[in-house]
Amino acid sequence: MRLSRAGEYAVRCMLYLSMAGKGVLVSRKIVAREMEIPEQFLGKIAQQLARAGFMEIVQGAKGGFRLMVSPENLTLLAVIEAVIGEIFLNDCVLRPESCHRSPDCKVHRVWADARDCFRESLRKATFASLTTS
Amino acid sequence: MRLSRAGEYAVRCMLYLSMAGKGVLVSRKIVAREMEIPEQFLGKIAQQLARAGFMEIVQGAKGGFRLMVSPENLTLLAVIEAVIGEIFLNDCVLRPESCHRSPDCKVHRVWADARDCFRESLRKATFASLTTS
DNA sequence: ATAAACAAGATCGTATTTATCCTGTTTATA
DNA sequence: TATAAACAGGATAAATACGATCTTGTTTAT
Repeated sequence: MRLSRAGEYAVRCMLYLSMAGKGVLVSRKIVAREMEIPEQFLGKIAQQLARAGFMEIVQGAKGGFRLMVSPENLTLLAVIEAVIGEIFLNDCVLRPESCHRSPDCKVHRVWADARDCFRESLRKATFASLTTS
Repeated sequence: MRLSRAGEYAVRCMLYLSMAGKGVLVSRKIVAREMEIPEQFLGKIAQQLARAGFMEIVQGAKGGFRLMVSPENLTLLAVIEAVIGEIFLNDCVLRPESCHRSPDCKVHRVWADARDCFRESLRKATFASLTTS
């Protein structure tokens, strides 16, 4: 069980934009080359990141990506979940009503706690903290 | 990102055996029916659980499964990882040498911490605690 | 007007997951 | 000891997800 490639790429992309700085326009080609991300695939991922409001995509010649939030306010959790969906669920946690085995299944609770703990760790990590040496 | 069906089934199977009690023989057919697990698929999963030492598989007529450990000593983490492998890795954590982006990538650390936190939660949950009302 | 650059849907190959089939082996018991 | 119940384990297949690319179209600087 592991993070998908798309999640990795999303993090790399936002790391690059964070290092460039908020509001700074960087071409997709540059991000793709520097971060070793297939450019077309990056296009797809960027669309999700833009929809989430983390970056803006500028079309046309001299277009590219632009970070729309402060790296201080951007978390690893937000970026990853924007791309791969809410993290680490099982059917029970996702749709408790789908678990008809028990009205209040103890496994649900453990699983939810573990997930919350995981997400909290990722929520604490801002891109500002990830990019400062 | 979610727990695989196989992981769910493994947990259900061990829950059933835990409720039956350590050393008590239960037929595969019964476990499959009661826990709503495809029987042949359960066979595969059981082999992994047996290899991990959590249960014994008894062949022949009147065969079945038998819990080999005390529910107090059996954790959700152990059961799940026996079936789906170590939880929640990305390439970096799995093979740090594969991340040539940075000699000591900060993302690694966050990710590893989050994973440890998650696994710790599952490690604290024993099947004894899951099956007592 | 042109070319650079991104958008977005379609497609494609591969890997993984889930599940089943089939043949064989084990074992209780009649 | 013959038989049937029950599990083993390899092969296979269907479904899904994933990673990546292709193609056509639109936007925009110059």
